[in-house]
Amino acid sequence: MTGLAMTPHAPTVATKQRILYAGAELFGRQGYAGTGLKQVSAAAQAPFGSLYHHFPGGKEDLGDDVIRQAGAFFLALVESVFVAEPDPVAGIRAVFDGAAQTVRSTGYQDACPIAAIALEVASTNERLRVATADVFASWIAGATTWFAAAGLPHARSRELAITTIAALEGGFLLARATRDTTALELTGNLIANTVAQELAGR
Amino acid sequence: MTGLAMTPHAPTVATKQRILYAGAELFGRQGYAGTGLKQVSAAAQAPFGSLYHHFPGGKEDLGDDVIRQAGAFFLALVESVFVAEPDPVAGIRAVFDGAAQTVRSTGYQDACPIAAIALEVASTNERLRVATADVFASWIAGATTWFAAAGLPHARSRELAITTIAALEGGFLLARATRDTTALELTGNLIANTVAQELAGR
DNA sequence: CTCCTTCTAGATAGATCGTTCTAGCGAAGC
DNA sequence: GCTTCGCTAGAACGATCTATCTAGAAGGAG
Repeated sequence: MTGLAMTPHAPTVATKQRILYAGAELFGRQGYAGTGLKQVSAAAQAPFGSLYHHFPGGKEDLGDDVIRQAGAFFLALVESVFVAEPDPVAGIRAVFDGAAQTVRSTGYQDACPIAAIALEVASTNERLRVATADVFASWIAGATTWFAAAGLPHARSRELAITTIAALEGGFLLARATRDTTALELTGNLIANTVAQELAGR
Repeated sequence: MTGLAMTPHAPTVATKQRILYAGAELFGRQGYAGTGLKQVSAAAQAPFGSLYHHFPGGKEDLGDDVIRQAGAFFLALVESVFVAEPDPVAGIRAVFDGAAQTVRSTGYQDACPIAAIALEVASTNERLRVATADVFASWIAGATTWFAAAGLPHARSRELAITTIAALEGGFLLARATRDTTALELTGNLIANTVAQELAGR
């Protein structure tokens, strides 16, 4: 409270971050219920006690933070791809192709970081369900902004944004289950072509 | 072996079916790891011992059967909607609208019966992953047949089929997480419009 | 130096998990 | 009538789960 130096000793903040990172990876790959806290602390190379120090509410606190942090990270990642590409249609293709590339290069383990959690908690844990809903809302808001900036009407931009996120999630799901990124590439094509058509004035 | 009467006494086959049904409902809503076998037997009103009698391999046997039975049931359900509607575009709309209706009427609990399982087991249980992949392949094959029967080239029919299943899955996922079937309706519109365009000769 | 807060470290507890085991019931077959 | 087989019934076991609890190490403040 006296000024700076809010960190008593160094490895603190790094430990919490390692736990969050390990939790995101494991929850995303194995689901929420399918991942134990012991496994998280081991993967994070953090002592078990540290987990409950940084997340006093236990697994649910960790889950909430993992969902929101992974959601923000993924949004930033897609945003960086999208803003680097001036043409929105090319941007969409780059996002879907990049997603397919990531899925393949991780051995079909990493796709959407919160999809598995979202389906598990939707009917069992209202707090975590709201967290996933908030993340999806932020992604939809981001995509709506991009489409609107490209010249589409706001209402239609929002519809396309929802459709795009749904197509991406569906592509992710089929890709992981079938070990084939064709679905991701096809949905990417469909969204890109649709946006191109609408930008060309129907 | 002597002829008919293969059933020692009556409730046998009904018990196994009740376990399968309860398992499908609970796995679909809470995921595979998030559902205990005690909970399944209780929901099925079946004694715990019966579960291991009918599924000697335990949870994995039950999971495999649940995935395949639920997959076949869902395929038959969609097929019945689709064949009742002569126009393929109207058929697609009917399927997506019916799906949205079901999701809403079950309080956003029941959507795709195997989506939650598929994401959980994709990287953790190869046998169950293959089961989900087989189910998705059967759905894609069914949809390919319908599009081809409507007059589209086979290769393009298959692409559209994969895209349709992905759109349906993505719509299901967003609907459950956000408690809003808008995504399902929008993806349904997109697929229906796309098929209509291609049938009209591009 | 001593106190104090932050974080590390892991043992421990109580509940629940999947699985196995034994016992008993009821109908069909010889 | 007695055996045999299919199925019901639930107790019991070891492992693992989440969560708690106590002890100690490391730096800043007085």
